[in-house]
Amino acid sequence: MNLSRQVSPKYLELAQTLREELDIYEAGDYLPAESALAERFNVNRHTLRRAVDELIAEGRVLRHKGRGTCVLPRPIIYPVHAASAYSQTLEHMGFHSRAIVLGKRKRTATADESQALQLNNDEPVLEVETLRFLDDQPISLISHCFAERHQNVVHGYSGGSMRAYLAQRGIRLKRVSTLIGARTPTQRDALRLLMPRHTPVLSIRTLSSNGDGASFELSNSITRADRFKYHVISGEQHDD
Amino acid sequence: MNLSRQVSPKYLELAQTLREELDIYEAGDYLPAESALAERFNVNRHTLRRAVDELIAEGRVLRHKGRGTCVLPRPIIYPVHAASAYSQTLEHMGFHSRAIVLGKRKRTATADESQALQLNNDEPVLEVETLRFLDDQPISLISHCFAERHQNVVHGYSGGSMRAYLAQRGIRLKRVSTLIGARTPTQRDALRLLMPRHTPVLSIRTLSSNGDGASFELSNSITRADRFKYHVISGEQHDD
DNA sequence: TATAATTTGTTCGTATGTATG
DNA sequence: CCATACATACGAACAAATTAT
Repeated sequence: MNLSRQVSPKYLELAQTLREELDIYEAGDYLPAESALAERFNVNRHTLRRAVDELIAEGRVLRHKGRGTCVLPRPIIYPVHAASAYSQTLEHMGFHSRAIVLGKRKRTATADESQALQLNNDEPVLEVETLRFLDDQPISLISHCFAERHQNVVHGYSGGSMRAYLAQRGIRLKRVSTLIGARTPTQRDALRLLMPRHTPVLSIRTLSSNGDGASFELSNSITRADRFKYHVISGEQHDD
Repeated sequence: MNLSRQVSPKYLELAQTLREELDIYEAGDYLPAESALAERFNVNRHTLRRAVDELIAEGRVLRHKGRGTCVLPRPIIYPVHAASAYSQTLEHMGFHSRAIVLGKRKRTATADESQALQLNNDEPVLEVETLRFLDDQPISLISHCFAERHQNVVHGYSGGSMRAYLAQRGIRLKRVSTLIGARTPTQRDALRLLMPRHTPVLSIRTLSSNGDGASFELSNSITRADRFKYHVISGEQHDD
């Protein structure tokens, strides 16, 4: 039968309808329950969910088991100037930035870490994981790694700018190399950053030395790519 | 019941099993039909599909209606050194690099382009679009933009390194700023790069000047993030 | 604090549509 | 035209997390 001769599948039509209705909601609002929406649009709950899957892939809404599906704020791009301190630049632009420590732990180093940080044989690393917020929205997840022998320097850190904290202790970090890539977040990352799994993150690995040239910190961070762009002012030659 | 007490849902366990089995196949091979796999693993076809959805999201396989699900080539990460010329670095690493011109056209400039390239009033831009291959795999899509008044300089370009071509004509490009982000490709991008739509691309916007300080070229490129990482050696201070 | 109700998450079953070869 | 294989859609049930009672 199928007299209506729909050109596109029902779930896509429904997704478009929902997309337009998102204007009605404020960021943080919750959509009506799936069962309610499915009933309203006379479709099966699977079909409704398939439509909402589209909005999730677009980064417009987020589902929470047992709670509901909430509407995300419209993305804003924050350009980050690589040349100056992260927090500092953003504060200057009028954004409220803060960082909290998710955890600290000592663990055995990977081969990569051991090489980059010039570790002694089997020397463990101290890993400090922080979550950075911008305007109270989680924006990046950072893992700072140090050789165990420097643990006393990092011991008292409890949030804010890591660079500023170290500077107060006489350690002036200087970037040695930066590796920039992109990927989709793991489930764990996505949960921490309150973001959909389908939206890419920028992954940045930075090796920094203490002024004297010895490697000091290896940081691996991921940052929501729908909110951030990384800006490198001037710099070396390269093609395209 | 559920005596096995699975910690993670069945579709995720199944996805992991399939992920490990991908080694058996060659790139381009087709998986057994969904119905066959579902039967083999004793799950419903929906559950099998949900598992394959994971592999699709990871860019490992691609579904074709009526044909089957094919295995994509394994990604290789090529680090790109920002400090030296793109093609040159890669050749040196033993990769075969080439670029072809997809098209050239004159068009009106956007406000962003007009400002960045310091264009005269209503001056059009000349846009050269190239596709870059690495080991004969399409890897990045680049749009080079120049002010119309420089069209004679670019006129004869027909592939290869743009930077080298301009250098032969006495123009030594120097990077002014680089803006790095990530996103998912558009349908058109994905087609050109022969990649799945779910895998992120690095998007890089570079403004370069002719040695004398005047802006000369604005390039916007996208590059498969599952194949590439962008490497910046040394550079300025910054946090995180 | 404990329990029930609500809401999303997973899995099964079944049927039919649509593109490919 | 036919068989195969993926795409869409409906229905039912239960699990798991959260919130309300």
